[in-house]
Amino acid sequence: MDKILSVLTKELEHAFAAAGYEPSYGRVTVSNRPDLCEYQCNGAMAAAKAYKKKPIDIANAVAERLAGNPLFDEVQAVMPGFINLKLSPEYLAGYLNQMAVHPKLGAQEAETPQTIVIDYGGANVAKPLHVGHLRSAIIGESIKRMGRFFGHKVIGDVHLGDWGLQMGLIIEELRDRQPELPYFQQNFAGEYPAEPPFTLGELEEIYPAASAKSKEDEAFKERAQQATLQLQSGHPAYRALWRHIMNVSLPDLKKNYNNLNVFFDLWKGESDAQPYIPDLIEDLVQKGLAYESQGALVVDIAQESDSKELPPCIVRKSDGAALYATSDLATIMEREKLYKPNRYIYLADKRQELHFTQVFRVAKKAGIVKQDTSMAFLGFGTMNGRDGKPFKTREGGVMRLEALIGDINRQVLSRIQENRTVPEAEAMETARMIGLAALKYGDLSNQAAKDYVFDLERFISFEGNTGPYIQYTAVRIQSILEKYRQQYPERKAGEILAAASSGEKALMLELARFGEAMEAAFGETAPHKVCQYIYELSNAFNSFYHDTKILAEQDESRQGSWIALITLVRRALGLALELLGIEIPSHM
RNA sequence: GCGCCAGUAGCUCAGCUGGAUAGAGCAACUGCCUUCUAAGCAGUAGGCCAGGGGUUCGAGUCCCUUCUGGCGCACCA
Repeated sequence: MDKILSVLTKELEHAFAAAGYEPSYGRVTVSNRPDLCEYQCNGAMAAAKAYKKKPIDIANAVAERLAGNPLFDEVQAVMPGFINLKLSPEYLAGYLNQMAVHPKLGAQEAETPQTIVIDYGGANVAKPLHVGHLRSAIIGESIKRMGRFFGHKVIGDVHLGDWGLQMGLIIEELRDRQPELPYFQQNFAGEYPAEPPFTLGELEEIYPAASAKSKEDEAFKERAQQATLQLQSGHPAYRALWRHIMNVSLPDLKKNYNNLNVFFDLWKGESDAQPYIPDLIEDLVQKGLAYESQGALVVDIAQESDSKELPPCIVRKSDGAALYATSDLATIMEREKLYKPNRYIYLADKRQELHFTQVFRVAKKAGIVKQDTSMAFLGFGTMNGRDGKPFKTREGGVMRLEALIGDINRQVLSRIQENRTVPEAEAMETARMIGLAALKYGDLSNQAAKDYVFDLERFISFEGNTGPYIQYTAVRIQSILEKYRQQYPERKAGEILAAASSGEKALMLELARFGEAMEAAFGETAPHKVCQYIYELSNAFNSFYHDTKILAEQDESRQGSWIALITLVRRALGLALELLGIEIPSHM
């Protein structure tokens, strides 16, 4: 089915053509003056210039052509040249009835489905997830879900940081702590132990310690770099240690992402790209793109259109080791081989923009990806505390994700128990869903590229434009539908009838926008547009809810219409929240 | 120094690719619960869209410029 704006635009285009003007001026948009009209077309003013006529004359001529059109209740040409439109209530009701039998409520799947690789998450092995990982995970997850909603084949890859200097740091720190381990014996010939020489807790402590040490101790840092290179070159003892690190760390990472309702199709990491590196380097050298500079191997990425000189991309360090760009390029080679994506989307902190510009340009220049493959970097801003500075624990440390979620859940739980008495287990589950909604919606409702203030108090106060408010709206609808089924088990939801009040019509108009809103959100990879839409839909519903007593309605067909209408609202909220990775509790 | 991003109500944020009177939510103040969940609804008040120039019928939106803040500029990821 067509989106409502497309339908209306088509009508206006015909009217423009019939009045003797270029049809493309007929673009219809949602009104920005709801007091005057529901939809509007500003094409007459644009056309005025081209045809050297007064805009109002054109608007009048077009409006005349629309007189009697069954889609519209009112068509008005207004100074200086607006064409104001009001939809016929019958047409609107009919449109919603079509939506009701459409699996995606009028949102159209892409005509040519694409294969999209989305690289998000970016967890580092051996380091616990912290709030810095939150944005990548939840924004990426949302975009992945939107892509699938529109029929694309979307492959989400966590792309673990499992191969860089951090591994060397851990190895050397471990050597300092436990030099007696077989991994550090020169002539060790036996089998390396199957049991890891550390627990998860120890591992999580080892890395920060090593990282801090490397900043003060030059010699230590050099040893770590050496160990990194040796690991990359296949040193058996270090490979064995590396496997232990992975085995200890991965289950924990998976558990944490599961708790966020973030699911990856691929748990690949930088290490998986390792086999492609020799070919990559050889290819770059052979094509004459890579050359040696100050001991390192680099590729120029400058383009004429650049407003400043961009530094070349380093693909091999002077000590021979691979680094960030190397593994990202090699990863692209692997993805091309395995998935041949039409499109890449990377989610990372916006400070990494230069790095991705470099990688994308090398990938295109070297022909690793086709010229028409879209490679996008979606940089997101920092999550700040209420003081406007990067979010920290009260003690000033990095806040672990588990701690943050635990905190939120506790506070939500106590809030639930203030008001109602519910069984403990159910309250816990509800608190989990609400807490996660507060967290995700608080993040997703902001433009990704901007920094935002994470204010726990505000997010769990459940007022205004928050996840819990949307959930609450959905729960209210569920409650009515449940009672309706109990009270009138023999009745079914009916046809949606023409709106009986302005509040009802406003709600219907919001609903009709569903497809448009979702498409715009995905088109701009902007989850905050989904938030904005469901917030407006929720407002329209709550207003309608307030002055319409559905269960008390005597007119059975009117009541059936309302039931069908709110069922549709519930579905729209459900689908949209699903795209954000937010669940709806059965009760609140 | 060069470059990128941002600056909208006291606070946190929208603003649909240039349209009419710039919108929400917090916080403040008024009303509304014997009736489908008041985590709600209705309302009042709050603005030189950082400053200055332009482009045109029309600018928060486009161009130039100044100021302020954040970030990035080759062997970390």
